[in-house]
Amino acid sequence: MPYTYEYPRPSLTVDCILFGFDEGDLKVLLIRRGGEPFKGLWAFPGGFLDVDTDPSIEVAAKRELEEETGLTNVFMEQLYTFGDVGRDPRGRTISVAYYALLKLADYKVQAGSDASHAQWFNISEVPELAFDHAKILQTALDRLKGKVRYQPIGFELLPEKFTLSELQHLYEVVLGTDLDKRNFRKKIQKMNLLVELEEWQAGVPHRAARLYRFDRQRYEELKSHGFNFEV
Amino acid sequence: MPYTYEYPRPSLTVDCILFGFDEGDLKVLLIRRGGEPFKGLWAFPGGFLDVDTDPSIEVAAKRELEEETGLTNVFMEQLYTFGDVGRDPRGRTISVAYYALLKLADYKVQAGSDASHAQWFNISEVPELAFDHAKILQTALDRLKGKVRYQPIGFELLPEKFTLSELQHLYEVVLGTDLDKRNFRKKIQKMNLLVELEEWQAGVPHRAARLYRFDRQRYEELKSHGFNFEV
DNA sequence: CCAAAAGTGTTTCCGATACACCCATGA
DNA sequence: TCATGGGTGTATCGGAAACACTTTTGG
Repeated sequence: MPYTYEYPRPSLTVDCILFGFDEGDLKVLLIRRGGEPFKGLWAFPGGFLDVDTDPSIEVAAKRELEEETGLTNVFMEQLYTFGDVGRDPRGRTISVAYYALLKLADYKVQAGSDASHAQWFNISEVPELAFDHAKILQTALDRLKGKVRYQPIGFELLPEKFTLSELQHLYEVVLGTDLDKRNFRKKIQKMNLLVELEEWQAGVPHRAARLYRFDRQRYEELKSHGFNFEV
Repeated sequence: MPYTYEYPRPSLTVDCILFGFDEGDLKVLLIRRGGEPFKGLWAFPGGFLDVDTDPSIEVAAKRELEEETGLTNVFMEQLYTFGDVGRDPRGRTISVAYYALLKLADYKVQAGSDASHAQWFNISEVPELAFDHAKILQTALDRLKGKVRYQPIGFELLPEKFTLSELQHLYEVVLGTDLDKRNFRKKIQKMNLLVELEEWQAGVPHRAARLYRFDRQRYEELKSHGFNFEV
C-alpha cells in the first residue's frame, strides 16, 4: 500500500465509446464485465489512468482500448467527464469519456481475438449497462448528432467503397429523419468529396448501385478551411 | 497522511473560465496566484475536488468559484478536461474546466470583496497565465465562438436593458467579424426574442438609442424546440 | 413480367447579402 | 452647425425543399 496522500483523491478512469455502422445499423462496442461490480453486465472498454506511464488522458484511453479489444490507431475525441458521487460503488471515480467512429468492416476481425468478450450491439438493442454508462451513451449519441452537421462522418464510418444509398441511410439513422434522395445526392455531389468509381454493387436482387469512395485529399483541404455539412 | 491507495492517483482540480462583456469588450476573470507554483502569475479561479463533500464535479467548480470570488448562482457548462503530464509541477493533476457567461454589470460589485485579487481582463490584454491556462483559455474562446451560432449568448452577457448596437457589437467581438447593421437588426427582430422598451439610452453625445430586453419566456420556448442563431 | 431499388431535373420559396441616406442629439 | 452614432427598405442571389417518373436487374 505504497501511495499516500494528505487529502483523499478520486480514481481516474477512461471510457471509450466506439461507434460503427454496418448492414444499415449504427452499432456500439461493449464489453461484458467478468468481475464485480456489475458482473455480467455490459460496459464500454476502459480502465484506470496510469499516472506513471500515460502521458495524457487520451493515451490512456487508447491503451485501454487496445488492451481490451486489440484495436489500435483509432482516432478518438474527448466527449465529457463524468464524476457524480455514487457512479462507482467501489468509491469516488471520475471518468473521462472518449468516443470514436470507425469502419466496422475493417475491425470486425478482431472480435475473435483474445478479447472475445467484446461485441458490437445495434444501437437500438443495447443491453443493460454497468455504472452510469447508459447516460454516457446518451451523451455520445447527442454529440454524434451534432457532429454530423459539420463533419463528413461517412468518411469514418463507411467502408472504402459504398453506394450513395448507404451514405444517405447512415445520415438518416444518425439524424433520425428521412432525407430526400435527389436533394441528398445533389448536396453531396456538390461538395466534391466523392470519387465516382467504375464499379458496381454485386449480388443484389435489383439494379446494382454505383460505388463511390471519399476523396481524402479534398477532405483535408476542406477541413482546414472549415466547411458545412448540413443535409 | 491518512489517505493511502494501492495505486497512485492523480489530483483532480476544477477551473472556472468566466466571460463577461462590458464597455464593448469581452472580458475574462482571473486571479493572481499568491503562492507557488507560478506565484504572481494569473490563473482561473479553481481548486481541488473535495471527494467527501462535492457530490459532483460541477458543484466543486461552483464552490471553488464562490470561495475565490464570492460569485454564486453562476450557470456553468463543462468545457474540457486537461490532463497532460507536466501541466502542474507539483505532480500529476487532472483539471476539469467549466465555463460561464455572465452579466458583468451584475457581478462587478464583488470585485471589492475579500477576493480582491480577482480581476476582469480584457480578452486582448490577458497577462501571462499559470499552468496550461493559456491553452485552456483558447479552448474556451473556441467554444464560445461555436456556441454563439446556436444560442443567444447576448441573453447571458448583456445587462437587462441594452441597445441593438451593443448586441451587434458583442457578436462582432466574439465572432471576430463585422456585421451589416440592417441585416443584423432584421435577423434579430425576426426571432421575436427582444422586447422593445419605451426607454432610451442616456448621457450619450448623439442621438439616444432605444433600449431592449430579452423575452425570457419566448427564449425558453425556443430553447426546447432547438433553434438557429446564425448572424 | 414483376418487384425493388437506382437514378435523374425543375420549380418554388425563403433567407442571406449587398447597399446609402436621413434623423436626433449634445457639444 | 457639426460630429456622432441611430435608424430604416429594397433588390438580387443562391441554397433548401418539394416533388414523380424511368431504368436496370434478378428472380
